[in-house]
Amino acid sequence: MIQSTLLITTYREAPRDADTVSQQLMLRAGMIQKVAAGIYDYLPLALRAIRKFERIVREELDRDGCQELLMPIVQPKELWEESGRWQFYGKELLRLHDRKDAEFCLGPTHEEVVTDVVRRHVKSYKQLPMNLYQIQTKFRDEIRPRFGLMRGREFLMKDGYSFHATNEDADRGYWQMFEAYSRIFRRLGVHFRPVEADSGAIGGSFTHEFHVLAGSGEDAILSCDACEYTSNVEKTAAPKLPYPYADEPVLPLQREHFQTPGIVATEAQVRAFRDADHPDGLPLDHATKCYVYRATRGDRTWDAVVVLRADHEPNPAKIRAVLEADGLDLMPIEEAERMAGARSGFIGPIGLDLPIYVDASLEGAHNLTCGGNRDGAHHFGFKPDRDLPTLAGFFDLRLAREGDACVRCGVGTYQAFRGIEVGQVFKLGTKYSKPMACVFLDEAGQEQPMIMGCYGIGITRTIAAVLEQNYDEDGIIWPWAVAPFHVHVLSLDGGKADIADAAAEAERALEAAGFDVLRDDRPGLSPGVKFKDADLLGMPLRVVVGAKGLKDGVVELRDRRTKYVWKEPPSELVAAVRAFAEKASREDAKIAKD
RNA sequence: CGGGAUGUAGCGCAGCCUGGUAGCGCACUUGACUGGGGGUCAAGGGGUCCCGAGUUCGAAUCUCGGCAUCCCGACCA
Repeated sequence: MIQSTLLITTYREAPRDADTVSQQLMLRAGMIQKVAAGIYDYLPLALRAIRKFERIVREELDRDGCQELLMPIVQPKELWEESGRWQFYGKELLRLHDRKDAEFCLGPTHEEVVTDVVRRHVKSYKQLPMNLYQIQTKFRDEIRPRFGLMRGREFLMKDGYSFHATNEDADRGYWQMFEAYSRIFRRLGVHFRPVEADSGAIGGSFTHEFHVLAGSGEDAILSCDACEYTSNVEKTAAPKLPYPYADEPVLPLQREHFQTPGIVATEAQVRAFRDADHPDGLPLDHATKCYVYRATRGDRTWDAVVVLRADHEPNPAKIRAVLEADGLDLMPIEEAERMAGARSGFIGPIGLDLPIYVDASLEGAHNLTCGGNRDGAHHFGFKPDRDLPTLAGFFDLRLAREGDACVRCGVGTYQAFRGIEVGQVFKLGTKYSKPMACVFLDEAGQEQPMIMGCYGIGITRTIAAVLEQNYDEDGIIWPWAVAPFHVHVLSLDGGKADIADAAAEAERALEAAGFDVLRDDRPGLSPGVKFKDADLLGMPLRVVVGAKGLKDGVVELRDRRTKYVWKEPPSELVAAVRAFAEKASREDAKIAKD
């Protein structure tokens, strides 16, 4: 393909509001163009990479017997009312009206529609299992779209859904997709990890996220340095820590022992917790903090108190699970202050007539401090198992952190990573099949709801994530598998027909051999411009056809990643590119293993 | 939701304080030279200065009100 007529515009500078590497590179390389906040044009170069990734996805899914279909972007309100999500989805669901004033939404995901497809067509256990997928535009009206394609409002997603007759078969289907996803991301040539994730309010189900590792990632991941345990920090089990001051004699509860009027921040408070025995105040892990939550489940709403060591952070996902709640928020601050009779900063568990959940690392601890429920006052000598009549128990309620001992193997410690979530496999159970009556007749002629799983890959986000991992100061470095073109042939002809012809011949021969070739035939440009553009566009292999080389009967090849340069006679070019392609694919596969 | 910025040619920016015919670099067009890391020269094309109201003889510039974009924060219970 010749570059002179392709829609590729390169820029020296990225637009000012491009805030991540992938976004800057894609804008500079003329791959994308912003149309509105979080909404982009995918120009030809980007689309070629997207199509290549889609092909990998299709190949690996079709291999497992998944069937592709295409469902609508615009979906009727009625289906969403059946699942209950019309009410619960919130503002991310973009709703609209047609000319007859009927209500619709733009699909942020397709569980409702696919469940409707299957319930109409599948009636018998003999037709199960069934795995359906599509690659479709999704729309989610994000509060704050950012980072280019990484968090757009409109984006391309592969979403797949499986339907099973039994729970065991649903598990089998889940792990089959887990393996398929691992194959897909291995073929991409990126560092990635499958990560155990929080499954939200759906009890008994499980889920993995696939993350591309990148410092710019929005998600925190903890991974054990000794075993395989890798999980989203929302989910990571935190070890029960021993109380560091266990050998102190156990004191009785001393009410309002410490006075810190006007000091609200926890760190400042503990420094001011001074008495005869503690002239410099107390360490942070000697103190507790206390949160008042409001939980909901169905129509029920109730309040609960959570107590943590002061140097720990609460983990809302764990708290929600322990409370068996669907929804969880902090109690509005004014209400909490009114109930406790103290300003925030001085609220404590003692005297609150609510169930109190205490973090496991405080089990057996004593001589703690806690808020005195009077402005400026903290109790001392707090011992949770002695002083809390409404104690609900000790649970893992905190965020695990780097350096904590691994709960799974007990040998290693957690290391922290940041990741970009590019895929998720999720066992749904009967969350949609039950309310939407997606049922089949089993061997005994009994009507049963199907067991479902859902499986997503953010196609456009993955392309952005690939770039977050593959660039240098000169521009993009495409992995072979998704490079828009494999080879970039630069014709340094300066208007000379013999050189231009040699470049065209190189392109023809490589394309005949099955490679995707971009030939920079643009006239009147100095070599430097073509070199800079080639580096920016980042095709894995560059072939320079110029007077210098042809004089010696060679063309020049250059590996974009390593910058290694070597020469071949034109007759050997195809063989050399074949060898390079094999090596590049091998190295990409190796990267994914690390 | 709170705070801070920014909006001028396709992109990056200056001009605004101190009101008086809208500028620079890149990109684009034409020509000449050049020809292995964004080359040189010359001549060009391209603007609702985010929108609206106001002040003024006159507004990109001053005032008020919107909108959009980006950043930061959302702690403390």
